[in-house]
Amino acid sequence: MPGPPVNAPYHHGDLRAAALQMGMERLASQEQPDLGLRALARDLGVSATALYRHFPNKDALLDALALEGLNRLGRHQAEAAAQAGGGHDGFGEVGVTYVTWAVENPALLRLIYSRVGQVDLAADDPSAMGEAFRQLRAGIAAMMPDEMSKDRRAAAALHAWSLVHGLAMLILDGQVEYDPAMVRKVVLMTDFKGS
Amino acid sequence: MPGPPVNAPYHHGDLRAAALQMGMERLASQEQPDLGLRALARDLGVSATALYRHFPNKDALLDALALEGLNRLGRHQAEAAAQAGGGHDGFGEVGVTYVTWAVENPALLRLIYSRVGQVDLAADDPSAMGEAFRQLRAGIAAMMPDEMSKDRRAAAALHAWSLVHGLAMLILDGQVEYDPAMVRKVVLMTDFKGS
DNA sequence: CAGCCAATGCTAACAGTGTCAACATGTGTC
DNA sequence: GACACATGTTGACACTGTTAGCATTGGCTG
Repeated sequence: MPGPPVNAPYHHGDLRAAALQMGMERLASQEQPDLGLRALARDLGVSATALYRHFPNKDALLDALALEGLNRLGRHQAEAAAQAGGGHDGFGEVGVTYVTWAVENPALLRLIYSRVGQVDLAADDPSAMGEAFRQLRAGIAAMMPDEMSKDRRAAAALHAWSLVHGLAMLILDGQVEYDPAMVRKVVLMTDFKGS
Repeated sequence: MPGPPVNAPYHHGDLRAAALQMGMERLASQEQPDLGLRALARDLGVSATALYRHFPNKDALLDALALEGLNRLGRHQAEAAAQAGGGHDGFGEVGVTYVTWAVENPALLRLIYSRVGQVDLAADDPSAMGEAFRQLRAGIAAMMPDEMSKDRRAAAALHAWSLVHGLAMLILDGQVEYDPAMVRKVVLMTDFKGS
C-alpha cells in the first residue's frame, strides 16, 4: 500500500505532481496567481532549480497546467452535454455551463487560451493540447441541429463558441458583471435563420 | 510655430509622447511586443529611469497605451456605424468591422481588455478609460432595433458584443484561422427571436 | 542679465525573476 | 558493495521594475 499512488520517487516524493497541484490550487484560488518558478519552488520547500529536473522551462510548466485545465473543462462540458437534453434548449444549457465554468475558474481559463495556440505547440508533444481542444470543438459541433448542412453546422458551432467565449471573457475582464439570469438570457437568445 | 505641438520640453523633446509612440508602434508591428521599461528606454536612447518622470510606474504606461488604443477602436467603430446603414445588415457590418480591427491590431486589443477593468481604475483618473468604454458600449446599444424593449435591447447588445469579441479572441488565440468570409457568415447568422 | 527652481535626466543600487553549469546526494541495479 | 542515474542544491549571469541621490537643463523672476 504505497502512500502516493504508484511512483513515490526519490528525494521529495513526486515533485512534479506537487508542483502541478500547487499551481492548480493557485489558479483556483487567485484571480491573478503568481506562478513564478522561484516563488513556486520556495513554497514547495525546494530549491528553485529543482523544478528544471521535471520541466525544461517555465513555459513547459504553464503548458502542463493549461493542459490539465483544458482536460477539466472538456470533461465538464461533456458532462453538461450528456445531462442536458438535445435540441435548442439543451444546447443553450451547455453554453451557460461554459460561461459558469469560466466565471468559477477565471485564471485557469485565461491560462488555457493564452497557452494553447502558441508557437511551441509542436515542441515535444504535438498533439496533447491540440487534441484536447479538438475534442472540445467536436463536442460543440456535435450538438448542432441535425437538419443543417455541414457548412452551416460548422458556422453555427463557431457562432455558439464565440458567443459563450466572448461573454465569458467580457465578464472575466470586468466589462459586464456576472449575473446568471442575464447569462442565460443572452445565451438562449440566439436563433438561427432557416437552413 | 513650435516644432512639436505646444510643449517641446527640456532635454529630450517630449519623452512621454515618444515613449507612447514607440509603444504603439510595437503594439502595431508585433504580436507579443516587449514593452519592458528598460527595453523601451534603451531603444529610445534614454536611461531606464527617465521614464519615471513621465509615468509613475510600468502599469501607468500600459494604461496610457491601452487608453489610446481604446480611443482608436472607439473612433473606428463610430465610423463604421456611421457608414453602415441601419437595420440588421448594417448592424452586422459593424460587428464584422470589430473583428477585422481586432485581427489587424491583436496586441493592442489584448492590451485594452487586459488593462481596462483592473483594480486601479480609480487611481487618479477614474473616468478616462471607463468613459471611452462606455462610449463603445453605447455605440453598440444604439444600433439595436427600435422596436425592442429596453431590457431586450440591453441583452441583444451584450449578445452582439459577446459574439464579435469572442470570435475575435478565438482568432487571436489561434483557435480558428482568420477568414473574412467566414467571419461575415458567423456574425450575420444571428437572428433575434420575437420581441 | 543673474539667479533661482522646478522639470528632467543619469548613475548606483536593491530585490526579484528565469536559466545555466557544476557539484552533491539519494536510489535502484548488477 | 559499486556503479550509474535521477534528483536536488549552490552559485552565478543577465534581465526586470523600482527607489534614492545627484546632475543638468531650461524657463521664470528679480
